Amino acid sequence: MKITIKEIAKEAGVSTATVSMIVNNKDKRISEATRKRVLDVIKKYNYVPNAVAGSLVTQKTHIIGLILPDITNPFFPGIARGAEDKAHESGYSIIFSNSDGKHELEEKHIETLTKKMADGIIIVLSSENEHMSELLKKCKVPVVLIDRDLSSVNIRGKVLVDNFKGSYDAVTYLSKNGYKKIAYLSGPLNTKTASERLKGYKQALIDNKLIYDPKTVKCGEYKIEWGQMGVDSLLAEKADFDSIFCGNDLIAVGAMKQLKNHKIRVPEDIGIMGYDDIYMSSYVEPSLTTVKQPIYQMGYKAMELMLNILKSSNKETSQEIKTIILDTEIVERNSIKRKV
Amino acid sequence: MKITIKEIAKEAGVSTATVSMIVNNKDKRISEATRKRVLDVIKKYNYVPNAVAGSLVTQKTHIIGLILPDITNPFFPGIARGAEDKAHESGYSIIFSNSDGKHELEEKHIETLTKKMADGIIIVLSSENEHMSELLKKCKVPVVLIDRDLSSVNIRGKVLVDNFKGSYDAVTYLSKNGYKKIAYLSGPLNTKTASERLKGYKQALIDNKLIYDPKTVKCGEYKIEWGQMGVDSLLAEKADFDSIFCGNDLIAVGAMKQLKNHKIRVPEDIGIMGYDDIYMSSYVEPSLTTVKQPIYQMGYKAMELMLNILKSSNKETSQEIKTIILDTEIVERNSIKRKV
DNA sequence: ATAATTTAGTTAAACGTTTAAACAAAGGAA
DNA sequence: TTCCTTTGTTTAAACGTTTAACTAAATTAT
Repeated sequence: MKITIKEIAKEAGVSTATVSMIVNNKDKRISEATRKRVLDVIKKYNYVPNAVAGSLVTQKTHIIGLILPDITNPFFPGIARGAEDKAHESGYSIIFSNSDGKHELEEKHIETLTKKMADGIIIVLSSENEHMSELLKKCKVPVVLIDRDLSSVNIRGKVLVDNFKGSYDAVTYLSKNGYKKIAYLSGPLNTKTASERLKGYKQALIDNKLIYDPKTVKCGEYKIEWGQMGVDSLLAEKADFDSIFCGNDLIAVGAMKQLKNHKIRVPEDIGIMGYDDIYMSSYVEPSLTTVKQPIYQMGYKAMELMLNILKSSNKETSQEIKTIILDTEIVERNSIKRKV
Repeated sequence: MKITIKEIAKEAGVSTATVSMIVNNKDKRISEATRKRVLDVIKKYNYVPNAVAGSLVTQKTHIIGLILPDITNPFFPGIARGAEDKAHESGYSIIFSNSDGKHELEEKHIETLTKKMADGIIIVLSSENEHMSELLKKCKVPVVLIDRDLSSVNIRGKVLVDNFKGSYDAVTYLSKNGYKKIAYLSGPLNTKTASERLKGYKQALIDNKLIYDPKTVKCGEYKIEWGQMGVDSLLAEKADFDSIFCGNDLIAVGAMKQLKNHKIRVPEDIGIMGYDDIYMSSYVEPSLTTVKQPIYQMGYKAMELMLNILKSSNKETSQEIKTIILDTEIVERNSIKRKV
């Protein structure tokens, strides 16, 4: 039989209130003697308080929902780890789920989290649209967004990366290294990340006095397969380019693989630049020059933000949206070679 | 203000019991008329039942704890995904946490899960030892183990892979391809996976009439860095080998990288074989020939097992340990080349 | 000596469900 | 008509905590 606070109280000859206060360190007014006595009984019976009963009265579960598109995509484990580390530091747990970028799944997960009374939800949105903003309106708890932007009620915090700048820097870097004809394999343009990166790409072309050739920019998905297809379509259309800037590292890996299939050498014939700096980017051949995103930090900061919001929302203060913008950084490896 | 079952009941002019039965589809005896009336009110107020209140009475949370060493290690996301997919199918949620292979963390997470009344715990143990078995004794809910074996009370299920056979097959495959001097870079031998793989390696050497040279087998960690160090130490000791079988893909990737640093070609000079078939193994150069573990399946099956145990434990039946052994499979890529 | 304050607790309601047991009304059998 | 079933619904206890409000005893102040 499971042992409850009542048994402990009876055995120690005190009320349940006393036990509760001792367990929760709200025992300013409890004498050392009874404190010790109760603690001994607790140890003796190996009593572990039932958090769900507690949650029912405090209306707090110390659970944060984390919704990601797909933990299997190398970009996300770092975020999950960052979030979990911070959560754990503060005595919170994470319920995590994969949305596959589908609205129905996002909706289902949000509903589940609401039922289970999660204290807050951190979500990496799949894309921005009406549906989503509609959906988030329904959900009663604070929401923090990571990576993909969106404005809606209930969103209390955001952790973003300056995608325009990251992309702008990358293209400038390519230009500085002597590349003149920079193709661009974009991610899906219905995501803000991709559209911002495209803007950065275009602006950098202008500022570096390079020409913008629409034939060399293609939009697809954030996947290896798209990198391969993108190269094929660039080649098929006989587009003129000396380098490819890729919407993310996965695309870059796919592009390099396909270039190799076509016996085109990287970086000798074509330079390749990625975005993200996922784990494998150091280990592909050639190793990938890329725009590093602070992936771990994104998760960590998002959780930190969430916990701060939760703390201050007791005082029912500011309803403003707290936004954290993190910086990118170019990491130089071997898929780019300075041209004379 | 949050809307509860009481408000719904009052508004619909019925008792809470009636609402509860309708919400949970236990409404065999409810007339269509009231059923519809209640459902309408529920929709009108957008009522979502509070699962933690429910959990308190049913003693079921529909939450399963998932403890992994590190979600950031490319081996684990697949497991997490498999487990989450199955859980979601059946209306369960996952609380996940990283142990970093440390007992104290495993212990803390188990305690948290106990407090939060998780219905069961799925865990990928870091290593086998007394501590662990001691720890699992304490925990009140069913435990399912993935990948790393251990015997203890409370363990109600296991999903394992035949490491001996996988390793045996790999070495045999190398032998069939003409390799005679197969070095082995092992993972940590305090894990059952590594010790089983070592046994398989040795047995395969015997059965293929190859010599076992202790100088060519080294034990380290399941990490890229160890692959690099391992190669260095092999080289430093002037060990005689024509191929390296690696304890996992990470080690193999590190080994290839270091071989390249030493201007030794793979597969021309040295053949490399890995274990796991993680995501990146197809994309390193050369792509890695490896022993594929059914990673996704391991997570999926473990959750399936867990849910079955939970179902049948109502009937308080069999206390036997259900064990599922999954099979490995060699996937041929380019880090091995048939020698004439 | 009496009143005021502090200390060390206790009491009991509340959190939002589920569910076994009870019950009233209606229909059918005798 | 009386009794038995069936149908549809209600009653009320239970789940295991937390916490505001209260109290009794001890101490301090006047």
